[in-house]
Formats: sequence, C-alpha cells, structure tokens
Amino acid sequence: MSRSKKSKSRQGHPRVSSHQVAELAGVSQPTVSRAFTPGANISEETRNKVLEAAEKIGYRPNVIARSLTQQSTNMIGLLVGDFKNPFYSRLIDMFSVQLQQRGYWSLLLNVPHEAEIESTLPMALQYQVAGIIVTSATLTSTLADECESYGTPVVLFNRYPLHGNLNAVTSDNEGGGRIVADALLDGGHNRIAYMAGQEGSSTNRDREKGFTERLLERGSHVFARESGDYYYNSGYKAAQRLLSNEKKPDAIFCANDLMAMATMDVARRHFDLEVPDDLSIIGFDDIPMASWPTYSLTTLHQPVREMVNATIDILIDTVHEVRSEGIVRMYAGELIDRGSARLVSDSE
Amino acid sequence: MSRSKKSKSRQGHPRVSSHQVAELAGVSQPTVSRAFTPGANISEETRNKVLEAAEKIGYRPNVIARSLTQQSTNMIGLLVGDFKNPFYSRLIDMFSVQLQQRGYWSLLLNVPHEAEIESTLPMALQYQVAGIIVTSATLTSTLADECESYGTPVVLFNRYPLHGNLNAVTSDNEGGGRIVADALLDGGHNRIAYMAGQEGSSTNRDREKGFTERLLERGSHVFARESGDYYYNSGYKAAQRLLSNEKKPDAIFCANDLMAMATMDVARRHFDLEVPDDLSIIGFDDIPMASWPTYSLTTLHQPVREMVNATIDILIDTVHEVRSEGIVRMYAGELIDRGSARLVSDSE
DNA sequence: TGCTATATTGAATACGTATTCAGAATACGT
DNA sequence: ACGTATTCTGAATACGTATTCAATATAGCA
Repeated sequence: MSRSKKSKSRQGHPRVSSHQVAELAGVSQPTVSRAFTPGANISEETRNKVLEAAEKIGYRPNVIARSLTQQSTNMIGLLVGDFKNPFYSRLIDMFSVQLQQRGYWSLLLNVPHEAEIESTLPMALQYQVAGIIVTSATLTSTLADECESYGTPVVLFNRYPLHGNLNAVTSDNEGGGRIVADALLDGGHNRIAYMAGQEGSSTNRDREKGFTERLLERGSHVFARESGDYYYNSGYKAAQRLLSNEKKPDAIFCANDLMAMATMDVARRHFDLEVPDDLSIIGFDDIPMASWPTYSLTTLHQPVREMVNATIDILIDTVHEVRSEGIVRMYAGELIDRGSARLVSDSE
Repeated sequence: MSRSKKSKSRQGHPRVSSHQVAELAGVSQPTVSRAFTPGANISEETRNKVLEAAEKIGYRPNVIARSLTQQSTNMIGLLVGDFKNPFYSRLIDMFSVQLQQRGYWSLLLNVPHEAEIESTLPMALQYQVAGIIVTSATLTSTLADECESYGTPVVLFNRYPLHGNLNAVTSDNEGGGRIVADALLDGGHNRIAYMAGQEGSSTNRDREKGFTERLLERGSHVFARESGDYYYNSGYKAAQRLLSNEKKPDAIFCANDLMAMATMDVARRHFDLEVPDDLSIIGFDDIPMASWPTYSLTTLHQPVREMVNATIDILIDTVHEVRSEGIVRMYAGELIDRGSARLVSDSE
C-alpha cells in the first residue's frame, strides 16, 4: 500500500525500478542491486530468481541513480577542438570505440574556440565524468586545479602538461621534425622550406623547433617559411606564396598532411611541377587520405593506435588508484615513404 | 553536529553540496536549489546571498543528482555508424556544436557494426538521455518500442521511419537521384553508369531508385553498374572495373563524394581521361573536400545545416510536449556545378 | 483594524541505487 | 552438542537535488 502512486514516464508507461523487481522476486531491494553487481555476495539461486523477475517486467538498472551513489559515472569527457581536421575526427572515432569496448561512454565536448574551454570543462565535471581526455586544447592551471579538486583524472593528448602534475600522451613532435630534416638533407635538398601550422600551437612549435634545429646542426637552414592554420585552404594559399618566388624551394615540409596535400595540388596545378622530381613534399600525421594514390604522401606517421590505447590505460589506471605525480609518455614517429619526396641524394 | 563525517573526494578535497551552501548562507537546502533554478520562487536578496556563499566555497550543482529527480538529463544520444565517412564526422561536429549552444551535451554512441545497435541503444536509455539522434543505422521496431516505453524521443537522420511513429529528417535521396539523371541526360550523355554505395543501405537504395527510374522515364537506362561501400578504396576499385571495359561509360554517377573522387583519380591516373571532356563524374553529399581545386566535384548538395537544425528542433519539441504521431521532414538537394560533369549537350 | 491575496521559505519527501552493518542460517570442526 | 567460521540477506541509510505542501510574513484593500 505504501507505493500507491507509481511514477509514470511521459508516455504513460510505468517506470520499473529495483523495488518492483524486488517485490516480484520476493526479495529486498538491495538483493536486486546485488544481482546486477558482478562479484557481489549473492547466491546463484537468488540471482537467477531476481534476473528472471527483472526480465519479466523489463527492468534495467538506472545508471544515473547508480552514478549518484558511486560518485562517478562511466562516462569519459572527450574534449576536442579541431573537429574539422580529419586527424582529430579519426581520433574521436578511435577513442570512442576503444572506450566503449572497456565499458565507458564518451561525452563529447566540442570546443571550437579555445576560450570556451573555460566554461565547457566545468560542465563535464558536473556530470561526474570518470575522466577527461583533452585533445587540441591547452589546460590553464586554474582548470587543472579544478579537475584535481573534483578528483577527476585528466590525460592530455599531444599536449605537454604545462601546469601541475597532469598526465600526457604525446608523439615526439620535435623528434619528428628532426627526422624529416634528416630525410630531406639526405635527399640532397638545399632549398628546404617549412610550412607552419597554426602559429602558437604547441604541435607546430615543436615540429618546427626540431626541424629547424636539425637543419642548423647539419649546416643548412630554412630556405623559406610560410604559415597556415592546418586546414587545406590555408595550405593552398601558403603553397602559392612559397612557389611564386623566383627561387623556388626544392623541398617543403608541411606541418600536417592536409596542408601537404594542398601543396601538392598547387605544385601540379599552378606550377606544373612534378612531385618529387621538381619538388619534394613531406607531411605530418599520416591521415588515411595520405595513402590515396593521387597523393601518396610521404609523411611522418604518428602511432595513433598505440597512443590512444596508452591514453585510455593511463586514464583508467588513474581512476582506480591515486597517483601523486603525472605520467608523461612520448611516442616516436616514423617516416612513411610513399614517394612524394626524394630521400636519397642523386650523387650517391 | 549531524554532518560530522563529510564525504571526501578521492584526492581528499571535501565535496561541497547544496547543504554546505545552505548552512553557510543560513538558509535551507531547497532554497539553494531555488537559487540555481531560473524562474524559481525566491527573492533577489536571498538568491544573491546564496550565490555568494556558493561562490565562496566553490559549489556547483551536481547534474547527476538533478537528473535523478527530473528523470532526464541534458544529454542527447548521438548514434553514429560511419564515423570514418567525412560526411558523418562533419555531421557529428555540427550536431554537437548546435546541441551545446542549446544547453545539451552529446553522448556519443559509436556503432561501427549495425548489429551492435541492439545492445548500444538500451545503454543510452539507461543514461536517461533526453533524446536520441540516429544517423546511419536503422531502428528495428523492438528498439523503437523500447525508446517509446522509456519516453525517450528519437529522430532519425537520413533514414525513413519504417516502424512505429518515429520522427525523421531526411534529404530527398530519390529526388536527388532524379536530378542527377536529368542533368546527365541534358548533358547529352548516353552511356551513363551508376556506382552504388553499400548495397542494402537505404540511402543507396533511394538514390539508385530515383536515378534509374528517371533514366527509364526519359528513354535511357543504366549503361553499367558497379558497387562499393561508400569509402574511397572501394570506389577506386569499382572505377577500375567500370573503366576497363572496352566500351567505357561517358558519365558516372557515384552514390557519394568519396567514391566520386576515387573515380576521378582512377580516370586520370590509369586511363588518362579528362574530366569532364572524356568522362563526366557526379557525386552526392557535397563534403568539404568536394570543393578542393583538384577535384572540384559536381555533386548533389544536401542542405546539412538546415537538416541538423530541424532535427534538433523536432527533438527538443518532442522532449517538451507529447506528440501522438511522428514528424517526417524531407529536404530537397541541389546540384552544385563545379565542372566535373558536362551538363549541357554539345548540340545545344 | 481586520481580512484576503501574494510572496517567500522550510520540513518532509521522492528519485533509484549502493553500501554498511547486523542478524539469520548454514556448515564445519571437535 | 557446542562454538566458530562462513554465506547470505534485509533494514537502514547515504548520495545530492527537486518538488510538494504547509506555514509564515507581507502587502493590499475596505
């Protein structure tokens, strides 16, 4: 008699909670809870009885109520900036699939403008996400502190932890730049240009640093430099600027694949240059399109799959155990030779 | 004295709830709740007092607890299959941005294999999402019923509602096929081929139906047919098959842009064909890459932005008011002429 | 002044689960 | 037969908020 006024869902169907199941199965509510908790103290017999009753009236545990008592959900906040960049949309795909396989769900936090992270991230914290993965955005120390005070672990992807003791998984962008520098020098190039990505982004800074330093170390230098914003159109324009000079570069290292493909298009369309005979082009990321026959782009491959797995590993480990200092894991890239750059000097 | 044992977060920081705020502000807990509820019955004076106290101890409402009483979250389930397809990843981007602007968050449900929808969708329901947007997956009537019994509104995107009274927003795929047929016939083509997308998918079925029917209506027919799976590589192979016949088609309508770009690459690389002089190529979707100068693809544009907005409108309307029957809204596409197809007959 | 309408607040409770703790039941050993 | 260990279960309660309802205070009006 105590539950005379059953709550209804909007459509008028009765909501079914663990109490109804308990009543039907002739057990208490906690027992129902235990029946749905793997490894709980409950006899097989009782569990089956409960599951059967649950099945009969279509009961499913309410994840929200569970989250309330456990102070945490099974959701991971996925913070993305550059969604339009294929590299990042592919990343989201991989993250969400891998997370689902481990029983987590992705709460997508789309932050097109870096400034909005200030308001977006706290929202995620209010949703009691079990952890946060940050791609293409930098975390201020204020925000990092806030995450820590909520006890929510954070892993940065392809960003160095500037503040606090954050975790990070990143590819060795600086090392990648050096590898490309070596490759182009070994190929006998002597007018090597650099096409920068978004100025101020940490990925561009590091790639350019390694590249430039290595050129200098080997007695060369950056012959020309233009910059874009990592998207195709900006690369297209930057390539036009680079190639319309009287003395053209004989090689261009582009800070990512999209701009490299744009550069290739410009070289062929507007300047009638053969790649790699007249111009060597190297990209960075190894997005799927880089292997399309038309482009067949030589590029610095980031071991994305392993990086994604490592990110999730660290995040989940941190969810389960407290750690005092952040983990930083760096992955070396690898040059994939698809023929868009001359990698061996003619004289050899 | 009653709350001597305050719960702590993992890191040892004390959790702060509306009770602490109430205590500090010298009001009751419900008053704190009201202070954070727009339009609630509370005096400006009290509200300010509460907000001040909340600010002081860093209180933020717990969204999960709120969701428990309100029986609904501010999350929308975003069900995606073809994440690797640029058309869909762009869609996710647009949906998540638009939803956030309206105060909703996206719970990403990545369903690479259509079969997994059976287990994935119920999960979303357990999370009490306010609504579900389904792209690239078909809903069985069982699942539709389950959503309805949870009172969770659903909108299908680019899928017709087969069962029940579901909502749907879709582009007129059949009409699009007809437009392309007309355009190619008007261009004076007489060996018109069709490159199908994934067999069995509703988008392919409809595009092919409209296209084929229109050709027949005007006394023509499909000269050749090959099929892929909507991805570049499959289009590449299908194009090789189509073009290696002795009698080549003089026009190919590809069921989406990715395959059209692959076709263009094959035509140029392997068969030395000029587009559109030797071969007309038309795609479908109008993804961003279609406008890259190298491809400059003539394609059937879907008004994605309006469709996304309509989807969200319908979903949110349905969240707020009960409706007895589903809404279906269909959007006409538009042929974007970028020059990859001859659209006017030579004889004219 | 007395009476009614209105604005504001707090006490109690609901939301649906997980957890703590104590008790019951059973098994085991001698 | 007795004590102890073990397994299982239920009562009570916590999680943090929103809502209902009654109570109080205030304003308005005659």
